[in-house]
Amino acid sequence: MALEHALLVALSERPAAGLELARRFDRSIGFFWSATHQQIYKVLRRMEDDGWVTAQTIEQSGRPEKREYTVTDVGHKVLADWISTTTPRAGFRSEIAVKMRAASYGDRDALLANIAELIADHRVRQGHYETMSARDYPEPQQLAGHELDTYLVLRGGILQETFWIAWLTEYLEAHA
Amino acid sequence: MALEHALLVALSERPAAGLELARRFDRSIGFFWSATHQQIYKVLRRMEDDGWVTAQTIEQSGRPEKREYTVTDVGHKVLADWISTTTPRAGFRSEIAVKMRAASYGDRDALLANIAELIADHRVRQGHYETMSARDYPEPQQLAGHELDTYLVLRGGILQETFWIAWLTEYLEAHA
DNA sequence: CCTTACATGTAATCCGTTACATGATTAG
DNA sequence: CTAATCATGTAACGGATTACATGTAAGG
Repeated sequence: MALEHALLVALSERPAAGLELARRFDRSIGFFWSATHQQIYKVLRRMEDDGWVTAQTIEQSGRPEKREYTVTDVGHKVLADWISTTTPRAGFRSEIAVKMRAASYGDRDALLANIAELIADHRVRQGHYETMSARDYPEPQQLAGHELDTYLVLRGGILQETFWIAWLTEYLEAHA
Repeated sequence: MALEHALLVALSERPAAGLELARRFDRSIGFFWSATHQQIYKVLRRMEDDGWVTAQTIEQSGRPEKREYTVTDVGHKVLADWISTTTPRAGFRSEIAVKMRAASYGDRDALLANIAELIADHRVRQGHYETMSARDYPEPQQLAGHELDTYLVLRGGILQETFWIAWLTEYLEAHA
């Protein structure tokens, strides 16, 4: 029950149509709350029915029409209320953790190869985040308000990748 | 599509009935793959239908009967095959990250209070893991095989909590 | 007497993924 | 000529949560 709210955040930052939101999700918020376009369309319709957003149909030359969504006063209130409700600690789910524990019941070398790949993946992703951070927030100390928030969320991505690299590396080295 | 496999791991370690599995999940594997008893019962039935496990009804004096499940040869093969398939990088989903980004559209102080609570939560949980680690694995260097695996998964829990504490604290301090 | 623990389940609902569909335009 | 891009969607399915149901026995 939070894709709605993630969409309200994205649309508060800037009104957009479904596909554009899907693309934006792939680049920023989606790092922490992924969603496919199908799901986004479905949820946007429901949000419109509930009066959280309004849609404006925009004609485009040589392209299909798009429906651009804007957050209503109701939507802004829903978002503000949601921010004030307490979020409980998130449950952590990891398939690779289950496999780590299961390694003695299967091919450990295959698992170690899988883990080595994952480490490489996480390094790439961490590099990606760091590039974004250096490019978009060269002077973090100067930031405030919404910009400071987006920066700190990106920092979370970097720290999260650091965690993965550390843990997976520890597993690899213990079995080296 | 992995609760089945988590159950195969748990049942490979030791045969058990549904409720006992639910309890075990709350204490060990469940830290990384949570499940309610309802769901566990449903999945166990399906696994039995598929021949991955067999059930033995056990009468108990003064208590309801229980169905104890054991992994079959087929089940062991399914588990081994699954371990050899590659697991992709897990998508990270965080409601609090969405709220961090949304803070300027609502009551930031309420969010900061929420985050302070979360930090306390994560500290408690980290302490819990560390106690388990010190108690069950006093000499990690000596470990091998399945025990080493369970230790390293627990280490993952500790590192994960470290990540949360670091990130949330960074957010708090940036807004202090 | 009331509550908790034991033990297994059904039903409703929700959230999300995957596959498929349409139809026009632009790039190679 | 083919593939990709823009833009919006439907349909089917599966995983998971929440609420509810049953019945016995021990503990306070």
